[in-house]
Amino acid sequence: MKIYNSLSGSKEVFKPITQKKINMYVCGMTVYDDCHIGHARTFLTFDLFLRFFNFLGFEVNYVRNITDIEDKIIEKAKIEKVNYDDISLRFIESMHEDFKKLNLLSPNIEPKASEHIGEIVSMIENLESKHHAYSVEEGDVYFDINSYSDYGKLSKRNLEELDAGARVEVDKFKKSPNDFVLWKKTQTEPNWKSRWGRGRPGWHIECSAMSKKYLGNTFDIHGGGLDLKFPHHENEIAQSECCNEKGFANYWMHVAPLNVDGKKMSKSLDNFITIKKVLNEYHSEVLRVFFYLTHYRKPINFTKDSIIEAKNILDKIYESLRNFELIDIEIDENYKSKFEEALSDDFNTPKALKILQDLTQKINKADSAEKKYTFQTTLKSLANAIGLLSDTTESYFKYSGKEEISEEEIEALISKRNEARQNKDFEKADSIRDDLLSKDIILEDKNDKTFWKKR
RNA sequence: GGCUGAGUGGCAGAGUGGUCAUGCAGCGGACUGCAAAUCCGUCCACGCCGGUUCGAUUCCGACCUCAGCCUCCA
Repeated sequence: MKIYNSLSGSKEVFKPITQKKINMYVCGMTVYDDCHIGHARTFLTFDLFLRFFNFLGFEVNYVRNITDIEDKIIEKAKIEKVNYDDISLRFIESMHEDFKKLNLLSPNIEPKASEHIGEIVSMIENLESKHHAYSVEEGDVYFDINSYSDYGKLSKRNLEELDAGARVEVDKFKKSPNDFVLWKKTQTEPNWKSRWGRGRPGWHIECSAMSKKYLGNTFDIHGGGLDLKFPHHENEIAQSECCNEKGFANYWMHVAPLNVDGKKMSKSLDNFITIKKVLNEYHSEVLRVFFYLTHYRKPINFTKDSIIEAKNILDKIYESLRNFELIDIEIDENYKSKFEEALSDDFNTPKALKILQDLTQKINKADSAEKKYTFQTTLKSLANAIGLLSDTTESYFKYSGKEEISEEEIEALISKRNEARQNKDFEKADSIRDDLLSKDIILEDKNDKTFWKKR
C-alpha cells in the first residue's frame, strides 16, 4: 500500500504503527451551515480510504471531529438571536442527515470541541509552562511560533517568507505576526472559566486536544481538505509536538478542492451547492462516481455535464446487474487483484473505476451464464468495497429526490401501452411513451417485459 | 510578490522512451414495430522552445499558462 504523504511530498509505502491497525483523524465540519459538495468530496474521499483499508484487512480507528465553537457559529446565533448551540445542533443534525444519505461509514468517535474544554485548557497550560505560549494583558493566550523550530514543515514555508507575505494587520499584543491565538478572552456566550479568565478556545487547538485524547500523541494518519493544510494543520503540528514532545501524525493526507463551473464555491458568486440540492436530483452514488472519476489530489470541476457523465457511467454499470441475484460463486481473482493494485497506489480511483467498467462490458458480452454470474459477482463485490452498487438496479433507476408521477401511475400507463402494442396500435403506444418521457420516465422493452427508469 | 501543484483529443482521465489507453459525448451500423438498453465500427491527443537519444507525450533545461494556499474555508 502506497500513499502520498503531504509531509514528505511524495508517495510512501504505508506502515502503520501497529500492524494491521490504523489510527486516523480527520478534521470534520465546522457546523454553521448546510454541508456543500466540497465537504462531500473530502468526506467521501476519507470514506473511500476507510473502506479500502477495511478491504485490505486493516482495523481502522476513525476519529472525525465536529468544531462547534467558532466565530461564524456565534455570529449566526447573534443574528438569529438564539443560543450558539441552537445553531450548532441544528447543523449537526443536518450534517448527519446528509452523511447518512451519502452512505458514509460512521466514524468510531465524533468528538465535539465544546465537550473537550478541559483537555484544551490543560494543553494550553502545558504549552504555557514550557514557554511555547504566552498570555497578554488583554487575557488572550498566544502560541509562540518562534519557540518551535520545525514550524512550516508541512506547508513548506519558513517564517521569513510568512512574515514577508503577511497581509493582515498585526495584532499589537503578538510577539510575532504569525503567532496564533490559543485562548480568546470573552464575556459573550459561549465561554468557560480558565486561569486566564473567562474565554473560549481559538481555532486549531481543539483538534490537537481531541486527537491526543482519542488517538494518543503519535498516530498514523491525519487529514482533511487541502485548504486546511495552512495554517490549521501546520498549527496543530506546532501545538501537539511542543506539548507532547513527540512526533504528531506520521502521514498527512489532503484532498484537493472542488470548483463549480471553474470557480471556487462561494456565497457571493451564488454558486454554492449543498449536498441536499444534489441528492435531490441524483442518487448519492452518482456523486461518488463523480468524485472517483478524478484522483483525490487533483482539483475537480463540478458542472452539469460532469455530473451527467458520472450518471451515465453508473447507469451502465447498474444496468449490467439487472436481475442479478447473489449466488455462491467464486469471484474473478484476476480482476480483484487489478482492482486492489489500482487502489493500493495512492487510491487511484479512476483506474479502479475503469476495472468496474471493464467488468460491465464482460458481463454484457458473456457467452455463458456461468461467466456472466462470475463477472457480476466480482463487479458487485469490488464495487461494494468502495461504497458503490449498494442499491438494487431496480431501485437505483427509480431513484428521485422529487416525485412527479407515482409508481402506480407509471405501471398503469405501461400496461395500457403494452395493450396497445399487442393490438399493433403503435401510435397510441408511442404517445404514451412520449408522455412518460416528458415526465423524465424512460421505457425499455426487453424480451416481453417493459422496464422503466428515471432520466 | 512568495510557496505548492498542474498542463494529454469536445469533456473526463490513465499510462509509457519505440503498435493501442479507456470512458462519456458525437457519428455510422446491428438489434427493435419504432425506440431504449446492448453489441460492433469510427473521428479527435499529449502547452511552447531548445537539448539528450537511432527515436520523446514520456528524460533534462528555459519559457508560457492555470489552479490552490499565503485572511475564514473541506
